[in-house]
Amino acid sequence: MSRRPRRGHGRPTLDDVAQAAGVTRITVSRFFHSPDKLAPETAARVRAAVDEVGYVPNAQAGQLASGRSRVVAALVPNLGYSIFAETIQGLSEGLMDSGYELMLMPTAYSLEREERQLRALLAWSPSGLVLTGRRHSAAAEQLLNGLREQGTPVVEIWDRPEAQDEPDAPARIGFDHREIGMRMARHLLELGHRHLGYVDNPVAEDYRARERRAGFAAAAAQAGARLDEVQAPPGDSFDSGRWALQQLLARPPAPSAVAFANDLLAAGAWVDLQALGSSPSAGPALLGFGDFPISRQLRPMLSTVHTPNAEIGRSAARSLLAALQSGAAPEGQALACELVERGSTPRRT
Amino acid sequence: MSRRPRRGHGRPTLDDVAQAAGVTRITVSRFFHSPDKLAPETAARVRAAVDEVGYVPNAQAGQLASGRSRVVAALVPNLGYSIFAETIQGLSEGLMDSGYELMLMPTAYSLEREERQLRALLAWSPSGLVLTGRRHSAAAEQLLNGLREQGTPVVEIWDRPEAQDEPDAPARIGFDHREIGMRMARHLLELGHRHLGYVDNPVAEDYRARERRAGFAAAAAQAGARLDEVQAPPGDSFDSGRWALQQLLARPPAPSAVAFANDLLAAGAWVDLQALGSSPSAGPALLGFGDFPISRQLRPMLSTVHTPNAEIGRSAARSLLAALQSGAAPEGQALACELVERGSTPRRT
DNA sequence: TTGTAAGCGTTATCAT
DNA sequence: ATGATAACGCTTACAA
Repeated sequence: MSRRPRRGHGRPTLDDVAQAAGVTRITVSRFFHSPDKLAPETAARVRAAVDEVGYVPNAQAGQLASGRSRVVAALVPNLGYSIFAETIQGLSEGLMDSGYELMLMPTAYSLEREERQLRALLAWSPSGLVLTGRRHSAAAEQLLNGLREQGTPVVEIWDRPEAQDEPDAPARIGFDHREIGMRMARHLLELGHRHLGYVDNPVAEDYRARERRAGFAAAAAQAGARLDEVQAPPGDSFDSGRWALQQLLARPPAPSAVAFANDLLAAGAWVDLQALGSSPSAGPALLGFGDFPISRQLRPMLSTVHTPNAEIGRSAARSLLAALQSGAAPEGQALACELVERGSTPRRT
Repeated sequence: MSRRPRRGHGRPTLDDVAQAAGVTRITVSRFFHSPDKLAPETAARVRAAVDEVGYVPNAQAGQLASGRSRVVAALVPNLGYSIFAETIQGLSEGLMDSGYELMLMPTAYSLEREERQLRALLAWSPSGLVLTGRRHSAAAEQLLNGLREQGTPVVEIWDRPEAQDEPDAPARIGFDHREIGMRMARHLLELGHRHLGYVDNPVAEDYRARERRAGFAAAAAQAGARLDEVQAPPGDSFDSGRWALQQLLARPPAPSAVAFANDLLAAGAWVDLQALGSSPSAGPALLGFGDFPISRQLRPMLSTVHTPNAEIGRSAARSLLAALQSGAAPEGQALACELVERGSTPRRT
């Protein structure tokens, strides 16, 4: 009985179920989307028929007909970086069982790459969008505006919430990197340091790292403190951090406290210092950023800034789902970072 | 001019482009999928029309018509775990610009959760599938067999390649965890240890960790060595590792070398040992698994097994894309792990 | 090289 | 509470 037509998956369709249940297509469709509109007895017959024929919905057909894609797309620089990995884990947990699926695209910190991914994404008509950071290429901005105008919720993560002076900004979930940079500097200043160092990360496109550095420098200048800055070279982060600290210490007078763009850089430097026999109270104080797991394992432990990695993702999921349900624009959220005082920044006496 | 019909996105369609170019739909479609079938002059007109109307393809419509989804789905236990994060990063790099998009679903090490995700996935008719590990629920196995029978390439990662005695197994990319466990034990035995310890991880569902442990135990037994085993408690890995090592050392005679299910557990224990003033040559030797970045930063550095995290993802992408192109079944691949001898397993004299 | 006709499997709209 | 009909935007098969 070659019932198979020449095209199609060969999978059972709504019509197959309908036939088995003695109803029509649309009733079966309602069984899935608004079951309460069916007579209980009809629902039971449909349920049985679904199991009998082994029906599996066709997402593409449903999406084409409804115009809703049930895809949430997330663009992040690099999934291998623990902070983003944890954010994505949080995001996917938040999306789980919501009926939305997560489509993931890495951008490698490149605005151009992000724009290309975004273009590819448009074909999917994503229901919602998660981007990293508030800066995009001009063309990408246009695409995003287009999406938002037609009602697609867009959330930017890992950046500061929208300010008064940017009323049309998308919802943002994260924190102000410049401010965190200032807090880092002020913390070291409060500990009595008057000559600071800053080790920036090597990724030129990571403007958020640059903002932390700028905030750090601004707070140092404000306090009249001296500041030496180094850009860490590309390559293994630990080695880069080590190298950068050596640079700072090589030309006296050396800073008495050094902050780093991330914990990996700081950890490399810290391990090196310890190995060279530097005592925490005599050598330079070190302050990291990100609170990577390693930082609690070094001895003394590394002082750092704790960032809400997973919470950013969960919050983005919540915001998106709420917007999707209400039809309103998604809401941003300021998430707090915590300066974690540990052994690498001892209080000077 | 209310040209808008009552349904639809309002986005330009192939017909809009066709009208602007003075051709028909199908010619525009061909412009995208087999441009060489167009007369150069026609192609130019179509190109101009595409830009003019700002055409963006509708992925759902194309997929419905063609029956091909251009979605590759990946199911992994947890994206926040660095090994899987790196694998997914590798996978998405490998898929980039291939025309396939990555859909990601976490399973939380639960076969039941995996099965549910798989069911949800079926609605999408994924072009290809990446699963973690070779064990699935019985129902999931059925679903997978169904997919494979209808030609969907399925690749299992992080597990040993298919053996002779499992001719129908899907392609696998990874390594044999039992064998690695044996190698770990043998390495310690070769260093002269006759009393070994093993600290297993607390995730009951992580059968691969269990296989490493079993391999370790088998090799120890084979050599007639004594073996003490502990299951680390849930919670912070470092603390768990610490606690587990203390258990092993608490009841003399204590093992002279201890292997761990992962580097985090080992690192916690190692840091503790160092802090207590144990000298590497006197205290127990420690061997981790996974070669996490932290392991190179501890002093002395932690000996461990290096796993090809990102390469597993890249290889999976290659295998899938090749299968998708050729129509043949995807190929598995054995990837090597390397036992990295470092300071935490000194050679006994 | 280009076009015509016929779906793909679902949901929206309007009836009953 | 259920159904008939018409999209949704694209690709396949077959013609010309």
